[in-house]
Amino acid sequence: MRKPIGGGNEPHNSISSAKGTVITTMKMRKGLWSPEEDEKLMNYMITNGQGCWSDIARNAGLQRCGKSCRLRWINYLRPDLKRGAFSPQEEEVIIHLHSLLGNRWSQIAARLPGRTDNEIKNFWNSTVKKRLKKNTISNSSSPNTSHDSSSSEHRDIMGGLMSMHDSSNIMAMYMDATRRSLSSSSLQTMNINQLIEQLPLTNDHNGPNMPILHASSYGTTQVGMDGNGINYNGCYEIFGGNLGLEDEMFNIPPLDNMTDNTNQEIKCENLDDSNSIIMTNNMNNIILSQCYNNNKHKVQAITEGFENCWEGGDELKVEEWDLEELMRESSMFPSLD
DNA sequence: AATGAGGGCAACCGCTCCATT
DNA sequence: GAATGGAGCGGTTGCCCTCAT
Repeated sequence: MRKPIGGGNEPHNSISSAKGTVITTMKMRKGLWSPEEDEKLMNYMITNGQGCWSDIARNAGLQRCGKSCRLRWINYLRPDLKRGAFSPQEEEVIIHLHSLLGNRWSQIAARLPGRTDNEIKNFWNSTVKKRLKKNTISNSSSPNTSHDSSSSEHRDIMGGLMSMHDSSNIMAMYMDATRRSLSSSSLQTMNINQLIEQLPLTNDHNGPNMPILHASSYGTTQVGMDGNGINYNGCYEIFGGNLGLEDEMFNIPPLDNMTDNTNQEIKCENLDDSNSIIMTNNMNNIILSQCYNNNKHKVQAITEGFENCWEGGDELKVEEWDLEELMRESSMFPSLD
């Protein structure tokens, strides 16, 4: 464990508010979080749930800024975080999503259960880029003619990783989806929102490996395009597993080499309220209760020794995608044919 | 056993976006 | 419409650990 930076007796800061009143505040601590700080924040979140982060920092008795608290919660204290190394499948997902989304780490993280954007970013910058470097060196005899450095980067990485793992699973699915989507004439009207919705989406704030149950997607489980396009039709096939919504029984996709909360079975029950769902994860005893209310849903996670309640529910926002860029991005994948 | 280099990771910084006043 | 504050995101930094020498 790293030593937390800073001592307990911090000097005070005085700041002037907009109205001219002087507010005396404790100087904000920086650096590593101590176990005591973690406990304070955790206890506060358990008791009060998520709210205004600056209020949380203040009310929890932490000499931290709201941003710091938010970061600590999201990247470390959140109960649904998955720890441990990335599985090969996760690597492949990251690489492919990065090829589609670029450095939009939060959007990539939204599709990897229990992973944070920071984690993925670090993973990319350390592990994947390292491989790229290796490949670039080994391929130096055959200069890349591409003028798009990111494209060559992706090709290199993909080549390096695909040789390491069996690439026939998700990559095939993704590439196939991409290719087929692109071949469809309806692509002309397709934006990135639609394309990305074809990819398995998870929610950072759900439990470990929880399938996404956005209000919008739960009611209509059809994903993708009609006719020539992709249509998962209520069954997401992720990592070789499946996610059947129709019978409300979710088989969480197995991930090789994953940590212990894989291969779980989650049971969903409809409550009297048609918009409410209880999800039971039989591995971690996590129950998720989602109550949708005007596009706002409340997620309650109860696990061993932990109970948390917070509000979320904003749809994942994905910006519009430049079609040409998308075409360019997708064309750099090796054909499976 | 000592030490230096490199890697991994946690956290901060600066910026943008959005909602509210 | 401008100002303000909060939230979120991506880039970057710096500390600690591991491993090779």
